[in-house]
Amino acid sequence: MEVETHMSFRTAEKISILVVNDDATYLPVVAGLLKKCNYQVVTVKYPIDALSKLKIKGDSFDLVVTDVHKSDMNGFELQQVITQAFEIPVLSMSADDKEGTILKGLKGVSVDDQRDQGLCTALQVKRGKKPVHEKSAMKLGKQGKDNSVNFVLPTKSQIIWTEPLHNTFLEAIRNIGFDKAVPKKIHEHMKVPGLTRENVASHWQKYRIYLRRVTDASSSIQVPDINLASRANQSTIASGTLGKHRQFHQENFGVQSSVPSLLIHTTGSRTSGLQHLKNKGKEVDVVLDPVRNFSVFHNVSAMQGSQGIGDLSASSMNQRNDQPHQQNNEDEAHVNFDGGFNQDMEKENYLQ
DNA sequence: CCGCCTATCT
DNA sequence: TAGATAGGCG
Repeated sequence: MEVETHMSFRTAEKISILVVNDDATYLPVVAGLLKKCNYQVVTVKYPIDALSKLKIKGDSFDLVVTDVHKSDMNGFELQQVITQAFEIPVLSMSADDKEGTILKGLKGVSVDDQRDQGLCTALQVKRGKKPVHEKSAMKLGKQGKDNSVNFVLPTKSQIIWTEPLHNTFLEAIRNIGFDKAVPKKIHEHMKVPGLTRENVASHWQKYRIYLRRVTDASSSIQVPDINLASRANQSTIASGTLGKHRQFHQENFGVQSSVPSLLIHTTGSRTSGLQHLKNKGKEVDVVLDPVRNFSVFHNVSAMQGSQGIGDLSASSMNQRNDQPHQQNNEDEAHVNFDGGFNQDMEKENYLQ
C-alpha cells in the first residue's frame, strides 16, 4: 500500500516548495526527501532569504516549509508575513515539542486544521486525514489511494506508565494528599524529565476512573447498605483490597529493577510491545494495569476495618465492571507471567 | 489566561 | 486498553 505511485501523475507542473531552515544537517535532509517525492525544491537558510526569494520568484511557490527557530525572525513570524504578503501557505515544522512552541504560534487553530489547510491548499490534495505530526522531522510524502499526497511525519511518542513511573506518581499523590492532588502538582512533585503535565493529567484521569470502578465494586459486594462510604469519600478502600494488591504487586514485580528508566516512550506503531503483550491474554492486562499499587490509600485504609472484599483478585481487577453481581466465575484467578516486561518494543529511555 | 476535568479520539 | 487531544468551564 505504500507504493511510490504518487509521482506517476502531476508531471506537468511540479509543485514547488521553498524550504527555510538554517540547520545545515537538517536542511538537506528535508530538501532531499521532498525532491524524492518529486517536488521542486528551493532551499534558503534564513527567513530573510526566503522573503527575498519570494519577492523575486513571486508566486511560483506553492508552499513554504519553515523551521520554527529562535533566530532573528522565527518561523511563525515568517509564516505570518508570507501568508499575508504572498498568500502562500506555510507549513511550520519543529523538532521542539517542549514549551508549546508550536501551539503558541498557531493561536487557536488546532494543529490538525492548520496542517490540513496548509497541505490541502498547497498540494490540492483531497482531505486525507493522514495525521501529520508537527513535531520532529518530516519523513516522506506518501500516497493515498486517491493519489493524494500526504506528509507522514513520525508519530509522537507515547509514554508508558511503567511500574516505577507509576510508583512515583503514587508517591507524589501521597505527598500532596489525595484530595489536593491535581495534575500540575503531581507533575511538579514527580520531577521526571520529559514527563509532561498532560501526561500526568491523562494518567490521573485513568487512575481515578479505575479507583471509582474498584470502590464501587467493593462497596456493592461488601456492604450494600453503606455505599455512601465509598461514594462520599473516595479515599476509602478496604484494607483487604490493599493487601491483595500489595501482595500481587510484589509477587509479580518484585524485582523491578530490570527496568532502568522511569520514562519510556514508544513511537507510533503498536505492533510490538504493548500490543503484543496485550494480545497474550488477560494476565497481561494486569501487567499493564495502571493501578497496581494502592499505597496511596494505605493510611486511610488502615483504619478501615473492613474485610470480605476478599475477592478483588487480579483477574477481577482487570475485568470490566459490568455486573460483578452473582459472579460465580469459574474462571480462576490465575495469573501467570512469563516474567515481567519483555520490551521488544521500540522505545526511548529517559534515564533518571 | 491557566489549568482542571470530561469526553472523545487513536 | 492506554494514553493523547480537544473543548468546556471555573
